[in-house]
Amino acid sequence: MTYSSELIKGTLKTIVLKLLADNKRMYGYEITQKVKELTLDRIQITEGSLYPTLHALEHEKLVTTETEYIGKRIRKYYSLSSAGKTKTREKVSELAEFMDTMTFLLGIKPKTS
Amino acid sequence: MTYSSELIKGTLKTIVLKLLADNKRMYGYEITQKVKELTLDRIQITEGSLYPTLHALEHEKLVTTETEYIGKRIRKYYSLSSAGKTKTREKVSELAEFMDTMTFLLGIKPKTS
DNA sequence: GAATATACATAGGAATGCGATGCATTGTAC
DNA sequence: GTACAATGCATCGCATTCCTATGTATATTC
Repeated sequence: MTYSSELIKGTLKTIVLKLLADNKRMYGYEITQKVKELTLDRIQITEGSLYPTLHALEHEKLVTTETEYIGKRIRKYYSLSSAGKTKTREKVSELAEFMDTMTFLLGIKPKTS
Repeated sequence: MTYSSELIKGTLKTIVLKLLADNKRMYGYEITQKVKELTLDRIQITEGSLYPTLHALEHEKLVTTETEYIGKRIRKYYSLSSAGKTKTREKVSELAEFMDTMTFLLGIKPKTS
């Protein structure tokens, strides 16, 4: 089972930032696998959405990159910048609050209890 | 404070369906106000996004409509169809599971505790 | 009688993730 | 030893989805 992709919208950047916060540095393919693993295949981040996101984060100077060669194969590592760490905290707490509101709205766990 | 609109993406239809499930029948403007009220202004559903959504639900036969006149002003009520009720349960539980997964992923409340 | 709230609706655009595709290297199975 | 799967980078065009802006009209309040 995989979540319908519309739900991922708006959360992808936050997911990537959070993973980088927890793992110091990661490369693209590693991120896709880590998300699959952590969510037991429920969330699949495709490369077509991940790489544009990583490039956007780089452009916003929220991550820095270093390129390494593993044998002849290139590997591009992404790490949070100082601004990226701050942004991560903001995004994570915003998402947490949003989910709290949604939980209440959907009556999954009423606030008034 | 209002949530950045990207977060709403993918959840709007579910919110509308759930409100209709809880209130039997509602009209557009009423829905926007109810969401504002329930979320303490944190989620603002604009008419530009709501009406296309309602029309889409109607087209999918998940809701039925009845038009009434309040004085000379028209009012269009929306109610869940039988298929709509089923769909609502599906969408709500899918969103609940998704949020559970996200909560774990963001380390807000680890599953393993 | 002016402003605000109620109530419907659409058109155009921005954002964002997805599917498809492409290239190259490395490991594995037969 | 060679075919296939996995690893690893990346881009393009599409589809979806929501928002802003706009438009129309009535009801209410001051």
